[in-house]
Amino acid sequence: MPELSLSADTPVGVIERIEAMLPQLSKTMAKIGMLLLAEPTAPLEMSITDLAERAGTSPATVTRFCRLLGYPGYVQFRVSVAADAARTSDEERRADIGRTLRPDDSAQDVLRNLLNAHERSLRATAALLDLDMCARVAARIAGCRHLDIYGTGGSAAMAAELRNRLYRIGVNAHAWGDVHAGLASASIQDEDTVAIGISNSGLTNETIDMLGSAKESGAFTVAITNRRTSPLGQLADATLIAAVPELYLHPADLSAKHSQLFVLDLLYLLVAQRNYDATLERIAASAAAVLGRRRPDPNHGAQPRGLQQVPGTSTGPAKSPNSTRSN
Amino acid sequence: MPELSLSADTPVGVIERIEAMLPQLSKTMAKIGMLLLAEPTAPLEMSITDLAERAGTSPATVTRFCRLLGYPGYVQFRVSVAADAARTSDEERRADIGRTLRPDDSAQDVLRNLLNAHERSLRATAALLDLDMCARVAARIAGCRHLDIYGTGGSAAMAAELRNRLYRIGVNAHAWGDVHAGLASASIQDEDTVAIGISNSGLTNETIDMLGSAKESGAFTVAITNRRTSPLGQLADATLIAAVPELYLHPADLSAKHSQLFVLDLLYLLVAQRNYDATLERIAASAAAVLGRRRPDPNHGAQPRGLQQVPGTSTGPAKSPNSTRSN
DNA sequence: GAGCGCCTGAGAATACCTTTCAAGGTAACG
DNA sequence: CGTTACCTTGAAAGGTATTCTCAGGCGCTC
Repeated sequence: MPELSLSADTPVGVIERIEAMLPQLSKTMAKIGMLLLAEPTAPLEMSITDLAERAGTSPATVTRFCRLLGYPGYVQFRVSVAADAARTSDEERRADIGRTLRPDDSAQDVLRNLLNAHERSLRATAALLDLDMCARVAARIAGCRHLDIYGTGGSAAMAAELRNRLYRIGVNAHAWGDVHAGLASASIQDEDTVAIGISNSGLTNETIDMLGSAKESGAFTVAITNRRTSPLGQLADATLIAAVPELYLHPADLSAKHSQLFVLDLLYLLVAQRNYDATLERIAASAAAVLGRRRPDPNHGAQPRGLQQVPGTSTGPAKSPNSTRSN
Repeated sequence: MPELSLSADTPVGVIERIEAMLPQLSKTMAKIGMLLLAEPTAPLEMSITDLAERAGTSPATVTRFCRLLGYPGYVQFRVSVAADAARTSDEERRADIGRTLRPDDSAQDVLRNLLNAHERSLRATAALLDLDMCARVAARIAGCRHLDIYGTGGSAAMAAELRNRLYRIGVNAHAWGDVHAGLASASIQDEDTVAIGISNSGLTNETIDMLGSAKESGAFTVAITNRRTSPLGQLADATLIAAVPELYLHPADLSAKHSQLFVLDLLYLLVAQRNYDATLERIAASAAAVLGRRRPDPNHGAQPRGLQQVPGTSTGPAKSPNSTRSN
């Protein structure tokens, strides 16, 4: 069984970890988490006792909380918080996270919140990913004779996307969005198969069934889901978490797609890396094949992708080559 | 806010302070200072007792040392050291952005670069988006009688995704990934139709044809592409740019998907916003419909098993201050 | 050489953090 | 519907870390 809480040294901050874990936390733990999200620097000024009191809980629980996040104890947690605070000191961090769409938001508001939410969910996903596990999964994919990918509904597109990518670099992959076809495939797999089930909630019956069937056939099973504790996650031999800090965007799970895609990206790269040269060749070949279906590029060596002409984005920044203001 | 004897909280780092004070220090104090100059991160891993021993002195003196530097005590000193370390190591880290995948990259490297690349491309997309145009497109979508969405290859999934979302909130949308079916649909549209063509390169013949046909039929045409100057972008009445600023990751245009998705997100939200209450109802309804296909959630308010046990730190209950392996 | 003052370390005192343990609650099971 | 098993939590014990106190040491001055 893989390690269950966070690995200690991911390239992202404490806040992201908390966000990533929040959905999985118990009520009391969540209280601590919320407090820290509201006041990320609290641990720097307060002792564990103060913090516990502030969160309406006990020091013992705070210690456990730190452990969950992957730190040996409160002291190390505090150090990490300090490091984080230094990095992001005066950022817009506390802008208005966790807001839902409101009818009177301006387009700019919507855009800003959306960007914020996505960035955070990507970071959370990165924070929560078990890299060792990813590497192991990639190794198995690279070495397997066949790869089955299951996903229905919205996740069907994800499954297909992963299939497309991996197939292009030489993995014998199939994606199944239909239960019947998927079950048929799952039932004829063996130990040389890797099976991946994609479901955001991890509760989708169809996907669970397909992955379960593949497991019965002896395949090495991988779940890509939002929650390790979901049925799908429990079922699989390896679970990769695409974290969606649920509270962000009310209307729909927009971030879920991004997080899932992110995990797929990583998986793809890790597999590609294992056979680097061959991969480059294959990609070049398949790109060439698609070229025939394309118009010739009108401005070939010219300036890159129309970056220069900035549209009438109200505040015409002109001037600045990258108007990526950090607001 | 503890204002203390010496330089209270100057913007300079701990190291600088020590260097500045070194000449004025007594022999024992200097020993501590030297040690810290040699190993600036020592306080993060060691207790005050360890540090004192290491410097050949006593804890009491280390406390005095911290006071001399302007901190209330060792704990605050440690926090400051952590912040310092984060700042400096962060600068080193920024070095290799925009890198391509290399065969000898560790999984962590890959993850970090991937995260970096995606964040940048999302920001770039957000910065380059013409918000007025988005709002106008959203208005037309909200008011149209029919919406056709075209995309082939990898963009077919995007088209379907957008269709799914908008359909759920009451837009009469169709997605076409097949040229023939798509052309058939495009040819029977009229002025009350909005047509969206999705193609990253903007060079895909099929998509250009479909969108062109829709335009001939009188539809309001929208292009979602990487480049305004591409044939698809030139053709459309409105062009929304999903920016992929650089070729971060050689093997494939991973970022493109994220950027496109981001534009779709925004479009969706803007449309949803135009009919806020009805949208919420519809979403609730369609979510409920899917619920029937799901397992009941295994752990509703409770805490998943196994989370409590601490990971690889293994049996070592506390004690070991650095299970935080640095690599 | 005696007195004075500053610096230092040992140990006491305190604050802090972690662990243990038992109670309370919830889900699974008969 | 009761029972069991398990999970989570807080209280309190236990141990560690940090700070405080105080006496001794060293150098300086007179």
